[in-house]
Amino acid sequence: MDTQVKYLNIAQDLTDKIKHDLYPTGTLLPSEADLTKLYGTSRATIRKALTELTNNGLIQKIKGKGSVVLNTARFTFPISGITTFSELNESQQMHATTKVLTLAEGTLPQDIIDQTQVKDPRVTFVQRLRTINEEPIVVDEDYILKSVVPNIPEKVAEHSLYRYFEETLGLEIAYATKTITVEPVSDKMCHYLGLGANNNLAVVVRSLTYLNDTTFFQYTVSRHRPDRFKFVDFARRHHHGQ
Amino acid sequence: MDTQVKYLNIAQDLTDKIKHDLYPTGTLLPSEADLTKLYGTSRATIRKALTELTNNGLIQKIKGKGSVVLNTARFTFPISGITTFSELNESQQMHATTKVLTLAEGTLPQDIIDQTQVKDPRVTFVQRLRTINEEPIVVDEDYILKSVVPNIPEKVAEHSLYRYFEETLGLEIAYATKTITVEPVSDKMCHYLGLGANNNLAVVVRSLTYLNDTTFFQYTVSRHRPDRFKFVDFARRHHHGQ
DNA sequence: TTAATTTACTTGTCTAAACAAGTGTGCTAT
DNA sequence: ATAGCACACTTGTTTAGACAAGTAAATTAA
Repeated sequence: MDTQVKYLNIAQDLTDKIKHDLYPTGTLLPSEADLTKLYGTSRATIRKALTELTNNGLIQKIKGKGSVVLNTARFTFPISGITTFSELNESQQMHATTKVLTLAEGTLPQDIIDQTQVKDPRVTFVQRLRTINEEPIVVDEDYILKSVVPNIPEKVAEHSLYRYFEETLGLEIAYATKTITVEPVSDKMCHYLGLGANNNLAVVVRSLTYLNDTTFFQYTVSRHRPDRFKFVDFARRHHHGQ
Repeated sequence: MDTQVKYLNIAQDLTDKIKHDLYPTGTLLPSEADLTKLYGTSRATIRKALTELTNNGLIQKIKGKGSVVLNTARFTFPISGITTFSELNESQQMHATTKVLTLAEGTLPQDIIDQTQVKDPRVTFVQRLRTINEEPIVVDEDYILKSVVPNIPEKVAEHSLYRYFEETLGLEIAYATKTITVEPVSDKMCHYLGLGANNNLAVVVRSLTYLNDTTFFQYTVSRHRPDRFKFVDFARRHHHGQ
């Protein structure tokens, strides 16, 4: 009854069962033929569901053998994909806070205007300090196009921008390009992040986020305390033929 | 004539045409019906090919409209997925060298033995310094299980381990889990990487790599010069439904 | 006993067809 | 002129079936 879409429901159901150890790590899932009977559907639909699990690193399919459940316990920190601070916070057990440092109007940085060819560079600028267990972790700077999101209430900035975009405004966020680098940061930023004098390096994550219709709408620069930064990724090998 | 597999050939062909600007950024690909006629195949096969392009961040599909070619020019550094130094080197125009610092037998670190539950922890240990344009970039430390790869010739270590694994030994590398952190490193490592006295931080990428049959076979620790490290990622938003 | 073969079961690829649903154009009735 | 509607075209989901190819166990032949 969740999504209207059968294969996503099946994928979710299988995912839940794996997470709850109903299908333990190292064992085989029921065969596609069995799943077809179990869910009363076609094999193509089952295969679409299993493709989801494969993409999420939950199973490995072996031709002639079956679908092996992978060890996902060690792998509980899925920052791969687009996951936000709020979502991360809720999925873990942590005391997290968000402090809005700046909420103002402005324009997109020139290099991003060039990269995205955006016509109307007016943005809402949000600068926020995130802490976990009273410890400063990251300063996020968001530039959100006013042509897509006219204004952002202070209360929204204190909680989740994404929830506002998706649930309130009905925006459909599709994809993002990210770069991760390590760079020296200003004294002020060092102060926010609680960095000592002998170290002014932060991990800088820059994201360009796009909607379903390929319109660019958000540029984010996140500066992380280097000693609290951890990026976890699951990657499949694509056989770069020729 | 490449892969025997139709949808991968079509995906490769479309990818090439996009890269060569035959389908320019911002335009629509021919519709699935048209592509079906063009390639003389079924719509399901065309859709499988287009799914590949979607996963690789080359197109964005819009229901009712078509497949938009995304701007991939800015995005030439696909370190997402499992791409190796050698492959990266060949795809770019750079003068890269690899210097083998250590090639010896040993055992897997204890924490990795615990994580992977591996029975036979004997490994070949390879430590290599990579430079680009005479500049030290990264020190790679590979632990390769002897139960999978009995020995590694010096010449292989000087070039590409992956090519040896895949082309010579016929191993099928399937997936890897990676973590990226920033950590202080030893004086010796600072010396290798040419880091100044006021900065002993490096970007540390740890990978656990697995074969098609889910056997773990390689653990890698890469320590990068922070000022030369850049990780680029394309991420799609998965709707984490409840 | 050992080696080769058969057989059953598994996933991978491909086809043809139908219907749902979103987009955009152009026509029509107001 | 404008709002609403019909229609053509697009991608999304689902089904049923066929054959290829890898795995593993049982069977058969040496």
